[in-house]
Amino acid sequence: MPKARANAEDGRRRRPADGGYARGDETRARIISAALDVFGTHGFGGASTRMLAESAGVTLPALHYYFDSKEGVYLACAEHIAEQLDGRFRGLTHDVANALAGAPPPRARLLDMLLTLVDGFADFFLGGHELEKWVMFIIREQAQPTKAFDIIFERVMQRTFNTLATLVGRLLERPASDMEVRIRTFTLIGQLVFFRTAREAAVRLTGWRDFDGERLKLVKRVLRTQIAAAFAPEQKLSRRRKS
Amino acid sequence: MPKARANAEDGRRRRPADGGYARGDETRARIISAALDVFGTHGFGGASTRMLAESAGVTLPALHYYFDSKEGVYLACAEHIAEQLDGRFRGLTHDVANALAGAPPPRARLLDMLLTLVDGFADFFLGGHELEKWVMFIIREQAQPTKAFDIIFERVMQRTFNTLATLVGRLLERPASDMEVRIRTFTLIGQLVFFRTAREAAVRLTGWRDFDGERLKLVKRVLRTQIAAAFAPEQKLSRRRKS
DNA sequence: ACAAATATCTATCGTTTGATAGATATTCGA
DNA sequence: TCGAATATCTATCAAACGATAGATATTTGT
Repeated sequence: MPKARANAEDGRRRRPADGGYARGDETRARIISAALDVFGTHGFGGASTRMLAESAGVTLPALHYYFDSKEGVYLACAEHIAEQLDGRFRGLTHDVANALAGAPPPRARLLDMLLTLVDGFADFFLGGHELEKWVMFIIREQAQPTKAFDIIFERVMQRTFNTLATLVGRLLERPASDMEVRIRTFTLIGQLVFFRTAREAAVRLTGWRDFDGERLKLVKRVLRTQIAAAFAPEQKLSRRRKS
Repeated sequence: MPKARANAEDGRRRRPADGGYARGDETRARIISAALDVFGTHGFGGASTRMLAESAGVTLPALHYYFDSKEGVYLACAEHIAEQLDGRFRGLTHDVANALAGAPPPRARLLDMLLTLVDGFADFFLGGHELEKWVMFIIREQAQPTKAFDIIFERVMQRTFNTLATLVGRLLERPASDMEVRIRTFTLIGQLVFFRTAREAAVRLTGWRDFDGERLKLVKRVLRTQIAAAFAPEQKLSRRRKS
């Protein structure tokens, strides 16, 4: 009479933590993928376990077999998002982080790096379709943060923001901890992310349902123009000319 | 044997559409106020009718007496938000709309109007506390818009955005329908609203739990600087200097 | 003051929810 | 190829859900 390794302390049978079959991994991944979509669209409370199961093409108990509870599925989604974003953002910021660690780059090079970075973020945020539901997943967490937010914040947001803030800080000749630097960094991201957080408003106000090549180019050009202007060294505030 | 006017066609007793007692109005208002908070925090699916009732200090059937259903409460919240935002935004944009309808103002005056407008929006978005839950209510609608979004969009967003876009258009010497104008207007709003849509992220990245006097001033100064720079007439793109 | 109109209450309905038990099917190393 | 390990299924539970019926309390014009 074999003692199932999969038995938890309380005796409930769950997927073993160490490995398992390849088929199980596939099912697990399918559940997360479907759950990201359902949670993103309906929120935690609005999504039922039966919705999640049907959307993933599995039966109800499969969710508990792999994730123990509805909340477990939710947190696994957060882990997935954190993992994916971490990978992509590291790819984008890698060169910048290296350049900032070495000898101080000239100002023009700093601005160039910032513009390139924003360009990359624009491609990622506006170009891809998979991201849509991730953004809503994260945005919903802002009203009442759970463990899911901690996961994503600590693994992705903090480091990515600090890299950006350091770059902005160099352009303003201030430390990344400076409050003006951090506020400016924040508004910079806001310009971009708003197209996703206020998706439906954006769709109705522009008439664009998605960002194809030319449209994405226009958005990027606008961002480039505005950021270049905001960080132009000659820039002086309140220089006004009557009439 | 009096025939209750409050009887609906199906015989269910509901609050009469035409008037009622003052006490009822008060209760109705209290329910909406509480519901805005609960829906904003937990979303439509995450909020239960019992949560709504307890939070408003009424019993469960009161919700159906006043609003017929959970969805009815939700839509009444949307009406309330639309009404409030409409009032405030009209106040802010009134002078601008008038000035744009008359003789073309000089460029410096246009920029001044834009900066004043953004200043007003900043006060409203970051200053007041009541707005927090409204923003989340609206943001949640972006994932899967319901009638609630139609109400708020048609009554507030469309007109407010068009006023802003017209102003931005004048500064760029283009019509409000121009796509670059609309994109720039959108990023402009995004800078500001992001502090609310990504509230928890903002809190953790700045350490600020709210925006008191000095903090609000800093945000406003940053916005003013960036917007003034973005619309400076001498602004030229991609003027780069090697090293 | 009293009756019609309005408002609020207690108690309960049928359904959906998250979760579990226990049987059955599949996988894969020995 | 056999059998332990892993995966999936059907059937069901108790609790919470949105909603309603019907009794009771409050308000207001006369």
